[in-house]
Amino acid sequence: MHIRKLLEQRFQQAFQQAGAPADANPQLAPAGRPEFGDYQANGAMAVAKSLRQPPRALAQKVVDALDLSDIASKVEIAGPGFINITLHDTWLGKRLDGALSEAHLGVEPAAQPQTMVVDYSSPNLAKEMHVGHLRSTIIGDAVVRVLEFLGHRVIRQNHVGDWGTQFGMLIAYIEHVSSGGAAQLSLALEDLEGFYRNAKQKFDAEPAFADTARAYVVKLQAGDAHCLRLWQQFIDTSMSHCERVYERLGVTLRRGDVKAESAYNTDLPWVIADLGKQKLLRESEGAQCVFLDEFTGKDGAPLPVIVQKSDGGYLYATTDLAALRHRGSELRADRVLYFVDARQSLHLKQVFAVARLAGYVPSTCSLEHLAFGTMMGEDGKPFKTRAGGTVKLMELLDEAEQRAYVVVSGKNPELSEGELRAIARSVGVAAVKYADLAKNRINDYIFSWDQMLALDGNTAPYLLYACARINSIFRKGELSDTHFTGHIRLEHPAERKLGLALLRLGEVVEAVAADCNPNLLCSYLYDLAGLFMQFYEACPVLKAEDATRSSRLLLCRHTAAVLQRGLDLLGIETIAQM
RNA sequence: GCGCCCGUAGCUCAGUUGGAUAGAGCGUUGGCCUCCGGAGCCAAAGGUCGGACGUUCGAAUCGUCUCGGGCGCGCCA
Repeated sequence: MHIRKLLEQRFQQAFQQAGAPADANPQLAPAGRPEFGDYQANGAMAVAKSLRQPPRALAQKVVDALDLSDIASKVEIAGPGFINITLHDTWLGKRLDGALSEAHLGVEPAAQPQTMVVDYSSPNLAKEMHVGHLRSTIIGDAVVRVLEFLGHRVIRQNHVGDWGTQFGMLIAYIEHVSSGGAAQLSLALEDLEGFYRNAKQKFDAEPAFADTARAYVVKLQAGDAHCLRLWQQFIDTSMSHCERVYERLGVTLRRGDVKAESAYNTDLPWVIADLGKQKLLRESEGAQCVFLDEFTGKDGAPLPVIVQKSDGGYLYATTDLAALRHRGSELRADRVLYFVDARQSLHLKQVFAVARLAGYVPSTCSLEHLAFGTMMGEDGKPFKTRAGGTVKLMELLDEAEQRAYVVVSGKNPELSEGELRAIARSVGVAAVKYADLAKNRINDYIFSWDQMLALDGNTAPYLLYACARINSIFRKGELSDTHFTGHIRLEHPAERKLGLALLRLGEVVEAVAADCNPNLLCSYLYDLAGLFMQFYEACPVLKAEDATRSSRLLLCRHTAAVLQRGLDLLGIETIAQM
């Protein structure tokens, strides 16, 4: 159990003995200032109010009832009724010894593991992956890793777009190119983006081709074998491209996590029929709609959720409903998380509302849209290439590696070319991912090479450097595992601060799991790296003697482990040197 | 017109869900090398938290209004 939870339990008991209701929240938090100790309980003021008692008097009763003698060296009341707790140095040392001996670094699995369905990445397979897919992919993957680390059952759902109207056009174009032979086709498919562009061009220029394309959409949806075969060929090529991107990004999505739009194809008529049976449908201008009172449009009239077009075709709302039913009723999710652009928030609200109304998800199932803002260039406008096109992820990563190479080789020219290349590969990807993860999801995000590759501040290079620096201590000391013995003793203030921070990993990871905000973990790791630098500055490690030396070595080792684990949870790999 | 999101140091961003004197990095200024990686550490300066009113012991955080910016709003996804 992490420290805050432990204190919470002790305080809850004490609050009850002091006359507070059973559900009173002691409001435990890390201390806001060093002079307030290590943790503070802020709940006395609120509870005193509901009990109509003077807050300081209640705080005193709580402290009287509280028994922290085994873990705290000081408990005092301050200000209007804050209760400040200072923990025993020796107790902290023992906690650290214990945490260090575990693979999970003292983080306990969730008491009640849940089933989490996580919808992220979900690119459209008609084109190459581009920057628009980056945030969902990176943030979603980090949250997935955190949830799994806490022992939850995570079901990834890569809801790729493989079934829109563009696919008729692409199939027709495949057929056109194949007339030049199989080799011609595989060559053409190597450049997916170019393939799409050429198909579109032909579509716009040649009415006959456009007619064929439109006819193929219908044939495809009717299950025509020829069209399906061509379609499958295209999908396979495009999926392989996505997998190369995932591989390079270090994203955990695999082929088995794909649950494409087309997978719900046969459910769509059922959804319409079922909504009809439940009297939720109303026809409007020829389309089948669900009207919800809580959503109104331009003239104040209820806004429809169109689930079937007047021509009988289905829309993405229909597919999303089918997906929600699958996730809620078949996968039995406790939480369904959508890492989707903020611009889709109305759409998702509507779909969630319809799904609940129709009973497609249990009422206990939490549906969450984890929205994120748009990626902007440094000019504050949507991030584009110089020519104004969308930035492909592969090209973005190429540039990241090149720029990382320049930075790393400039700072550490004695490394070999091979080492530099390998380091640049890691640093480049890490910089791109970390810059995204470190920011609050909901704001638009300004993409800046200089900032993400900076060696100072809350960046991947700074954290990777901190890891490398710790490693170099071990290298320099020529230490093997047998050297890491003894116990951690927190004597110097810098050691104490570092040790206390190391014990907070569990609190932070739980907060990330609750809010799906990986930036909390980034801030924590950055703070931790800063505390380590301060410790390292103030406390000689290799030059220290006996028990102090082994204690400090253990602190270094634990810091390295927490940094490495934390970065791993963010989907970022660490490197031995840089 | 209606709805959602955002306004925090010159710039880029935090702020643990209502807690004590609002924090980092960059940039600016000034310190620290008998140093285990100085890619570091310490310190200074920089703020009416867009504005107003309200809720209460207490507001960057909650409510109402207002100004500014972004996005969305019937058969694309």
